[in-house]
Amino acid sequence: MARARTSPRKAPQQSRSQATVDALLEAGGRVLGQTGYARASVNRIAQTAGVSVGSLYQYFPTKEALVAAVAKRHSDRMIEIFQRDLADIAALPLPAAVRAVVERTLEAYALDPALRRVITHDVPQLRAMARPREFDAFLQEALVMYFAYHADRVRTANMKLAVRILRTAVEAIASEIVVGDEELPHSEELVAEVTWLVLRYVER
Amino acid sequence: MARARTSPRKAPQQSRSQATVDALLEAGGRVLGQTGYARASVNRIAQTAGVSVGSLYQYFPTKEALVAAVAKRHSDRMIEIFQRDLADIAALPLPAAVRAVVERTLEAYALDPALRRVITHDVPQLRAMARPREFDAFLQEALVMYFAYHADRVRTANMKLAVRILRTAVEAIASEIVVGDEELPHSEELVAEVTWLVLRYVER
Amino acid sequence: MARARTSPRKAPQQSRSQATVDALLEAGGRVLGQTGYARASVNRIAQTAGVSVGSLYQYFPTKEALVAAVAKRHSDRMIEIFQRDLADIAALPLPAAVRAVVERTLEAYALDPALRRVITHDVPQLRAMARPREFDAFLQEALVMYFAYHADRVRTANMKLAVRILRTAVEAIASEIVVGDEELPHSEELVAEVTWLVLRYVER
Amino acid sequence: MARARTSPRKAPQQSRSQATVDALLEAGGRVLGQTGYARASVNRIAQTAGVSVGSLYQYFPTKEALVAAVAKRHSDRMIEIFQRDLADIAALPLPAAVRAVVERTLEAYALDPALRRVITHDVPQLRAMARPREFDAFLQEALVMYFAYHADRVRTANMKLAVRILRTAVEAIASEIVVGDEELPHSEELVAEVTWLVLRYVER
DNA sequence: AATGAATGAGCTTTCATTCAT
DNA sequence: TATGAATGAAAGCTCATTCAT
Repeated sequence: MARARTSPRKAPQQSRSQATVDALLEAGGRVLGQTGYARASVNRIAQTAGVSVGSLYQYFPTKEALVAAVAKRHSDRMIEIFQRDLADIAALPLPAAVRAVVERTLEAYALDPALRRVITHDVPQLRAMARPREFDAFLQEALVMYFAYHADRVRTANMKLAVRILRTAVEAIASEIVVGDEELPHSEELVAEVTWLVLRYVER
Repeated sequence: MARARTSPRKAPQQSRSQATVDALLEAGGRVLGQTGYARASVNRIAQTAGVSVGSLYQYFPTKEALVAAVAKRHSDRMIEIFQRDLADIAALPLPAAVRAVVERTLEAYALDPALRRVITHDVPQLRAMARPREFDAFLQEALVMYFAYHADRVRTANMKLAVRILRTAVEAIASEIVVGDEELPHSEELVAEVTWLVLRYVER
Repeated sequence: MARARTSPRKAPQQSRSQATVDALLEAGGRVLGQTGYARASVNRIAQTAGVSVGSLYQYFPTKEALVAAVAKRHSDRMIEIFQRDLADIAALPLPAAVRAVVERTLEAYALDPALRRVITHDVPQLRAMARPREFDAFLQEALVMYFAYHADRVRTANMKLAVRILRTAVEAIASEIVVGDEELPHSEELVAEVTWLVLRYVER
Repeated sequence: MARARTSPRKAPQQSRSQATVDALLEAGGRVLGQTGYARASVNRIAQTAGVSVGSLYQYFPTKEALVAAVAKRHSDRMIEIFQRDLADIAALPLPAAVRAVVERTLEAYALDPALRRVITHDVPQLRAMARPREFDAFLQEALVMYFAYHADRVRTANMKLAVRILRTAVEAIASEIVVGDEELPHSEELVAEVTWLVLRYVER
């Protein structure tokens, strides 16, 4: 009865519903990314989705719930990009592995960086919702494990803080630079520099 | 008529006016930091300043102008903290200098991080206003010059990108960690790690 | 097109339809009584009835029509309770007869008083629909006739006004007190007092 | 801080404000009485008052608070009518006193009976608000005291229930009949009948 | 016949801004 | 100059009703 107001209202049962939900998530992501949270009114989102407000509220009990769903979807996609062929990386030597991780990270953050920024910064109290931070948490875990495995070549003192610093740094670089620059993110130059930053930081 | 709508409406010339403006900026900073942009209504700010809305609009043509002034004031204070005794640093050897810069940067970002976050992330459209970025620009300049001076020990290829990466990284670390943690920002540990990050990155 | 919008849309002819209509009336009564008119949405009623909104509109052209049907059903049941063995009463001496009528009246009003209250007070415009007043009209008639029959012991001047006053009084007592109190309505005390009120009022 | 949301927001300080508040209460009473609670939208009330919605919310934090204020105002006026020269009545003999009380009661209920009905019946959960019942409570007290004083001629067993029954009866008669009929309420006929009802009921 | 997805007018409430005093 | 009452567009959200399936 006292359902959490940030979880979706009901699961769509017909294919028409699914299309509506998809359109809403798509439109939600676009409008949020383009206008920011404050100006992303539910009416505007519904209109962009080619759907009425009523339909929006049929599936999401509040604006916040819709935003949460948009955030989750985006986070899932980032994780998906990051994880593609991830197993192969573990076998690589450290420098190559770090480079590969940096590439994937940049690529993941390059997926709709405007939306990413809005989700992480612009949304007021995405309450009780670890959702959008999911990718961050995932990355933190993965990195700590990986570095622990390479403990022979990597400084292990204060690993948690070190990874937090690294992750914060790379995330900021990825999103800031990705937002400001068109070509840079995919440039060999940027990858090389960030790889260098990470490698030199973690090496004993 | 074509007055820029984000510049103060008029320069206060009497001391009473100055006091009013100060109270408004002070209140603006406090309310913004505590409640975020969306809930920081212009009435609330005026009330906190002990002044009527009418008076507020005597000095600031729009809410945005007031927020811009608050942002500028905060940026100025960060620069002031950062610059204190800055000349002395130039003479230090690289590691000590980097460490000193890191310390100051963390200190500067620790000045009202809540307000900082609101200004940089929460305020719509202010982003394009350059104002709050003033400190960042200042830092970029200073670092490029400093590293250029130490060209013998520092990788100079692609210096602009390198400094941008570094600055982005340190700024993110400073603000993210400063916001999330009470003790960490002032800890020897954090300073040491960030200094290490920077030094290893820039060294040839 | 010029169909009366408060009459049922069609008479259900199959038993399945009848079951659906019954479920809707039942659910309508329950939801109305529990939540009041404003919060008794048509979707909620349909859901409670285990039926789709579409089906509801198959049998009732508007929400108002459904509510009217619910009201009629409730009124019918009140009349049914009141009339049970009514013929036997006519033969009783005045005091016993009045007492019996009072008992039945209280009993009739005790049938779902929450719903009764909503129907008589909470429903906008339904007031003019006469339907829920049916029981009142019935009672008025019955009392006038009964008292006329006992004209020897009863004041007959202005009988219509007197009965109207009496009926209003007893109805109000029944519904107000029934709603507010759990035990009182069925208490000997209340019956005795109301009987006394009526008897003393009508006696010459 | 956690001000009750049903109390007025602020006291008007200028005469202009007072006029606005008065207009709102006046319009609120009129619109409520004419259309019932559900259709009495704040916009409609504001419009009827010749004022903007914003102004309404300057003085009343919610629709409920406005309605509460309207209810209180109406209750106060009823009490005022009822109490006028009330002291003189205490000295009268029982029949004259009862008659006077009946007259005043009918008169009080005749003051805007439509509004009275909406307030007592139509407003959903006038929460935590004994306000509109104030007149009822006042009347109950007054009657118990008066009858206790005349204990020699009045049945005193179960006085509280008796007065509750009486009050309910007279209130219902007053409001029901007042609503339905134009002349009746002020007629000698009605006063005589109701006085008779009360007197015969309470006399030993 | 029955379903339930879709609609959109209408609701209460907020807040940047203006202007008579 | 300073005040604060007044404005009204726009926000999030609900719900009676329709109609394609």
